[in-house]
Amino acid sequence: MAKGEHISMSVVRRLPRYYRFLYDLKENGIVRISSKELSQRMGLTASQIRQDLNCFGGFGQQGYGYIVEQLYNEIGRILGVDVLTPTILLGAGNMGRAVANHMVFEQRGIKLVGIFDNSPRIIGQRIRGLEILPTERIDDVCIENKVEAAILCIPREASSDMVERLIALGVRGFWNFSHFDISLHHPDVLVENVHLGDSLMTLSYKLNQKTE
Amino acid sequence: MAKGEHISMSVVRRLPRYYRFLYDLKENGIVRISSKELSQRMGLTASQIRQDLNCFGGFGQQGYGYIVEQLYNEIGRILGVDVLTPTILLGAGNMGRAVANHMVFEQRGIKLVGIFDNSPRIIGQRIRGLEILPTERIDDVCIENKVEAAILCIPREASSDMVERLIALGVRGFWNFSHFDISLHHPDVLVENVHLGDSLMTLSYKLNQKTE
DNA sequence: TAGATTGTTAATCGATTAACAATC
DNA sequence: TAGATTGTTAATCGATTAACAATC
Repeated sequence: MAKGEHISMSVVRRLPRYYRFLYDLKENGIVRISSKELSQRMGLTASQIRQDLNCFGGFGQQGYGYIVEQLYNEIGRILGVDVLTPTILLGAGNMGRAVANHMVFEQRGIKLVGIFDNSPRIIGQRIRGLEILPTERIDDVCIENKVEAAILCIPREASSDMVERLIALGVRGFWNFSHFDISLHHPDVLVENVHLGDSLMTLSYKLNQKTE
Repeated sequence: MAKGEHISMSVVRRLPRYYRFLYDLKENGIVRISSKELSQRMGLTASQIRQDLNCFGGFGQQGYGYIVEQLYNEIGRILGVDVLTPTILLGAGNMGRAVANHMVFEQRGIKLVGIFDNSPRIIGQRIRGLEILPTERIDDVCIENKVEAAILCIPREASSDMVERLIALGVRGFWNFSHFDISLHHPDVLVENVHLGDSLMTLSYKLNQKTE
């Protein structure tokens, strides 16, 4: 079913948005949609949508369009939301707690199995049923749960050593909120960066452009 | 000094990262850097760095390189970090609180002047000296402070009406954590989206790829 | 001056859009 | 069948990399 070709990140990054729009269509009882109709709703070209979807194989029917529910399921499968990766969260400060509380992990292919922090003030608290553990316990939890991914909500200074330790424990993917450049030191590791500061500065740039 | 040409978003999105690297170099007492040296540290090509910087004018010196502090300041100026835009935060749930506590706004061209929420349980609490106000107060605060940007940490359902209201009050830029598609309804408004769910699904995709 | 490194033009690569034959 | 819409190829556009003359 898959085409086996290399899929570019430009395409992959559009998939979650398709997934959201298809979910809404599904919820609204819409069964069928054409690339033209979807393109108008999403503000894309129909051509791009067909090109994107064809990276993974022909989900559509000529002369008819795409079946919403089927397409939704296929994209979910491509994104890997039905395979839960055991994951730990490092750092239960403001950002770590927000992420832990806020994110619907199970619908995004992630299973949170541990939360860790250094601060005695925080250790022992619970977030969504998970007790915040001291960092000494990382090794146990990783081995026991076959942890493969980690969410990094710790300061940059602490990140370097932590990344080394986690990779040694078998972690191969990071959701990185810190400013530590993981890929620079480990080109082989899978990294998805969330640099909120960078994003905010980009907004600043835009705000200052339009004025001129 | 500026070249007046249109700068592509691909370039702009790299600027905050340059800015961070230059800050570190500066802190480490490094005065001069060549595009080659910087490219090795950042994992880019020297060609790209020179191409990027030249969008804004010639900051370098042939045969010598770039003066770290000068380049740092120039990029900061381009990003607009020295012009503080009065900004409010909508929604003081987990994500809103994390953002309010965590982000160094003043160094990124943003001045937070108000935090708003609906929940009586939260209203009256303080974050970094700012009292969380009921949403009825938005109009006062926006007018009084000439608010131009808003951080959207509210559920999607509430976003549509809120965006309308804020635009009417003169807000022209959004840092959007909600899943509401602002640009789709207001193509003229400046939007920087932070879709954490999308980002996490992209990590899921990567985790599932490498396995195969 | 000689060496180094930029600014800038040209070449390449990749992503998006347009076009249309295939086919439901 | 006729109309609609996909899958796919070709054309265009934009971004990155390479090359090199300009110059500090």
